[in-house]
This record gives sequence, structure tokens and C-alpha cells, in this order.
Amino acid sequence: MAFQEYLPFWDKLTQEQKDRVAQVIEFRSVKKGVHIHDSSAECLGLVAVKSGQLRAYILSEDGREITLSRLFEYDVSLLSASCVMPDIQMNVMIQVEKDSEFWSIPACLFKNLMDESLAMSNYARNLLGSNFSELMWLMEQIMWKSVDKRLARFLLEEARLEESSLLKITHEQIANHLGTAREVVTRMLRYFQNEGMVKLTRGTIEITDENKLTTLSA
Amino acid sequence: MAFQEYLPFWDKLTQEQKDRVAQVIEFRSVKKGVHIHDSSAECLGLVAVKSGQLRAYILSEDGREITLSRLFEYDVSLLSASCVMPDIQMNVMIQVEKDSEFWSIPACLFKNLMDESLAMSNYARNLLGSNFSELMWLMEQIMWKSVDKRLARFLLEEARLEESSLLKITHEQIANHLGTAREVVTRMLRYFQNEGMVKLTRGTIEITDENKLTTLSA
DNA sequence: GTCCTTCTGTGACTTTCTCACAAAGTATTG
DNA sequence: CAATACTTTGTGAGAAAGTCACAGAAGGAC
Repeated sequence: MAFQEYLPFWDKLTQEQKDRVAQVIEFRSVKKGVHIHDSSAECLGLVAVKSGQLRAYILSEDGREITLSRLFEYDVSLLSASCVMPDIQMNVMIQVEKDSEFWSIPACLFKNLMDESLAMSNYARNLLGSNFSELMWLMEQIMWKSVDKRLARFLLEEARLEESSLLKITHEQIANHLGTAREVVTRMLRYFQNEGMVKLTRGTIEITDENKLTTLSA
Repeated sequence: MAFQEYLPFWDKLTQEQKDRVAQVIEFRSVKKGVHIHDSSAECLGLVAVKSGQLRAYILSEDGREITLSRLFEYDVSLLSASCVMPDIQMNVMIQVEKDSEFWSIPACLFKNLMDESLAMSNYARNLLGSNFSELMWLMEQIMWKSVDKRLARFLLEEARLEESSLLKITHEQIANHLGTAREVVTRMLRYFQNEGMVKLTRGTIEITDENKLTTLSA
């Protein structure tokens, strides 16, 4: 699949615009675990995922994390395009969760193009809108949901993604997704296990009672 | 001032488009304290403030609030345009903090126009981007800053807005801005007072040591 | 004044976070 | 294989923040 397939506005661009995109678009193939720092210097801009799995997150000064969104095959995101956002400089980071291939269009070029092309501007607007909605949803989760509910939901979601009830993930990784402390995750998982909802071993969590977990997560 | 002054893309619209906007744009004059529920039925869409002060916030099921952003003269916002956002329906509410006058363009029309006009689409994109940045900033505050720092910052900001170190505001209102509990605000203000940073009376807070408060807020 | 409402104060308890450190499991290395 | 290093998990103690229940204080209405 070529990158054009990932950019629905492609057909609406002029030849000259297509050339410009083709010239700067960058294809990257990155191994699991790599952290791509979205410094203002090397701003990823628009990211379109060809394969694999990425994670956008923010980092506090003292090293705590929270996942903003996760990107899968065919996903396109502007989260890493802080340049597109006015004023405030956000430090959104991208981590590669599974070996991934993706394209990126530097924010500066992307911005220029958007100012010219209606199709592209509309596309970007929708993308931004959807990123915005997701952030809002996350905000509501953080504000109004207790951590045990969020943890239960995360486990279920993770099982859905992996298509397996046996999750290979550490407590620390979960804590970083949820923006909480590792100890909190450990204690809650221990409680979940006592209640028969999961079975824990080092580095894995097996969901043994999906229904009970679902009930708890509501 | 007419509404055209608030919409920088106005000159770029066709006469037909201008007519459509003029036909549906709504001017409202609302007294302090009114809550405008942004139900999907009566969606405000784009809001442009002519005078006064508004507040966008979200509400939890059990009645807790947190302020997402505050709107002043000349501010334009898409926060209340949940229709513009795909998928998820957010319940952003708007409260009138001071007697206000504003225009609103229903989201549905606005959306149609954006799909046609590059200038408008770009404008909306920038607006969304800026709303996004602000939300991100708030998120970081909530996640990584302790409540006492956020409270101190809020008091200073409020004093700046009111151009006075004597604030007329209740603990409950502050709690609703910050998304915390009233008791927490009360206890912290009490501590601030013991430290000589503020002087409290029923319904008012006087900032007596701005520097100390600034230091604390950092 | 008395009544009523709103606002503030406080104690007791729960949840979540922080810090410090121990123990168990896995990998590495000679 | 044994010794060592590192990662992951477990746990106690205490702080920060949120919840619940209720009391008292301040101010307006009559």
C-alpha cells in the first residue's frame, strides 16, 4: 500500500501539491520500544500508520506518563503536530509499541498545504476534531472515573486489541498508560485476583472472568 | 460592533454564503448565572463573544464540574460545537459568568460552510487547534500539578482578570473551576490565610501576598 | 428582632499517591 | 552451573486529596 491510500484528500491535490508532498513525506520503519521525542526541532507532523502500533503520550517533569491515544494500521493522527497548534508547545511523545512502519509529513509543509487546499484543510479539521474528542473523553475518564474502573476497562480493551485473554504487560506499563503509580496498579490487580477476575504471573495477566471485569468497569 | 468583525474569514465568503450566515446567526444577550445546556438538540456551534464573560465546563453524573475554558470579549470558540466533532458526543456546558452578549452560528450550518470555504475551514482549524492546545494544557495541570499550586495560580489569574486583589468568589465556585471538592478549597485557603497569603471573609478572598502566592504556584 | 438560605469549618474515613525497601523471578556471565 | 545483576512485584507507612455528615456563622428577607 502506498501512502496515497492513507490520505483521502490526495485526489483533490494539484500535481504540484502532490509533488511537494511526495518530496518531503518520510517513510519510517521502527522497532518496538523506540521513543520518538517530538521536540520542536524534529516535529513529526502528520503521522499515517502502515503497520504496527504506536502510542502517543505525555510526560511529566518527574517522569510520569499517560497515554493520550494509540495508533494502529490505517490510523492517521495530528497529535504529534504541535506546530499545527498555535501558541502552546506541547510535548507529545510517540512510542513504538510494536514494530511499526509509518509515514510522516512535517508539520510546516502540511500547514502550508492546508492553507491552500480545501480538501486538505477539511481533512485536517476532521482529524483535529476527532483528536479533540478523544482527548475530551480521556479527560472525563480521568476526572470522574475511579482508577479501578479505568484499570478494568484498560485490561478489557487490551485483551480485545491482542485478541487474547492472556496479556503480556507489566504493572509499570499499565500505570504509564493510565497515568497512575505502579504500586496502585499492583494493589488493584491483586484485589482483582482475589476476586477471581484475573490470574497474575510475572509479566502477564490472564483475564479469567471477563463479565465480572466488565461489570466493574462500568 | 457587528458580528462580521468577529469573523476574520468574512471577506472571503461569497455573497450567497454571507447571506446564509446572516440568516442563521443568532445574537443573544444573557444575564449572569444562566447555564446554557449544550444538548445535541440545541447545539450552540460557534460562539463569538461581544461582551461579558462566559465559561465552558463539563459536568459529571454526580454534579461535579471543571472549567475547560473562559471566554471574554472578542473570543471565539468551537468548544460548544460538539456537532463539529465526530463520533463522541461531549457534554460541554456554557455558563454566563457576567452579563454577556454573544453571537452563535449553529454547528450544522457552520459545518456546511466550512466544507465549501477554504478561508472558513482554515479559520475553524486554527480555532480547533487552539482549543486543543488549551485542553492539553489543562490536562497537564490536572495530571501533574498538586491542587494547592493550581489553586494559587487560579487566584492570581482571577485577580488579573478582575484587576483587583479583592476577589468576590465562593469556595464552591473555585472548586467547580478546578474540578475539586469544596472542602479541599476551604482547607487550602485556610492554610493560605495562616501563611499570610490571603485574607478570607464570607464570599471574598483578598490576596495579601502576591509574591508568596506566585512562588507557591510555580 | 426571627427565620431562612448560603457559605464556611471540621472530624472521620476512603481512595490514591509517594517513598522506601524487600522479595521473587529472569537474564547474564564466567 | 553458580554467582550476580536486573526487572518485576509486594508491602508498610504516611501524605494528599476526595467523601460524607453535620455544625456554626453570616447575611438577607420579613
